Amino acid sequence: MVLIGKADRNSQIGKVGIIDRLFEELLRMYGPQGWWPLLTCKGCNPTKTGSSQGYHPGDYSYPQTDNQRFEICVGAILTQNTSWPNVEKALFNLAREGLLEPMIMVADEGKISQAIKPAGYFNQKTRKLKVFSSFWVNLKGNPKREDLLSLWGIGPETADSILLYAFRMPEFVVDTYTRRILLNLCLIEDEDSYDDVKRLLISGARNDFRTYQEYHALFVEHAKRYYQKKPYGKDCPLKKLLSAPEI
DNA sequence: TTCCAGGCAATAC
DNA sequence: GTATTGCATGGA
Repeated sequence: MVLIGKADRNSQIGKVGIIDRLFEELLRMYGPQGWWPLLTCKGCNPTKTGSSQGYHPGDYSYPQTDNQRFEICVGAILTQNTSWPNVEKALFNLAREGLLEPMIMVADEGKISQAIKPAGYFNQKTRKLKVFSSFWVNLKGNPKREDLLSLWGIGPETADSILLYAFRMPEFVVDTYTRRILLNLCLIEDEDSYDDVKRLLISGARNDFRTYQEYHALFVEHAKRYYQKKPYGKDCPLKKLLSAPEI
């Protein structure tokens, strides 16, 4: 029996153990999530909430084509401060117009804005997509994180999403939901930086892209259930895990 | 109606 | 340097 109390939360070693336990519990609760969602993905689970054609739980073979890789990058940019269903509408529109390709992104502008309108911030995001696609067409092999970060419109979360899901590199993605959960569980402080939180999460997970993908997706799934409305974390079952002994 | 969404860059202080 | 503001649509 492991009792995780407040004292443990104040030490780094205690936190690592807690993170590890959180992951275990989330996986038990929701099972493998199989991110990232793709428009074209054979055998995807079509019933998954918020997904056009569903996720691919337990299948870590995606992306399988350059087009899918590019689609993930576009999705990562479009989903900045935007709900996924809105992003899906935009992705559908882009695909329908034949715009979900790097070369065409470089050329056309008005059509891109029109297509991505549902995802919001369409003027900014059009520019971001053009900047990124220029980068993409000159890209050889996997991108470097610092190169992505140097692009206008790509911050730490978007860079890590691209590296983790499009290129299957072990970079943990820290998003609003993840922060919200960890903050609520008193495992981080409000002023902790992106990298602080990332380090903590990495310390509690196997250094493997599949693990990072799964855990990030699990945080989002959990947050959608318990951390979307205030008060955040109401009825969150993970709290029991941290304050009480295991049964 | 108000709040929030899988952020980021620009501007204000 | 840190804090605040602009970007924008759509669903709950």
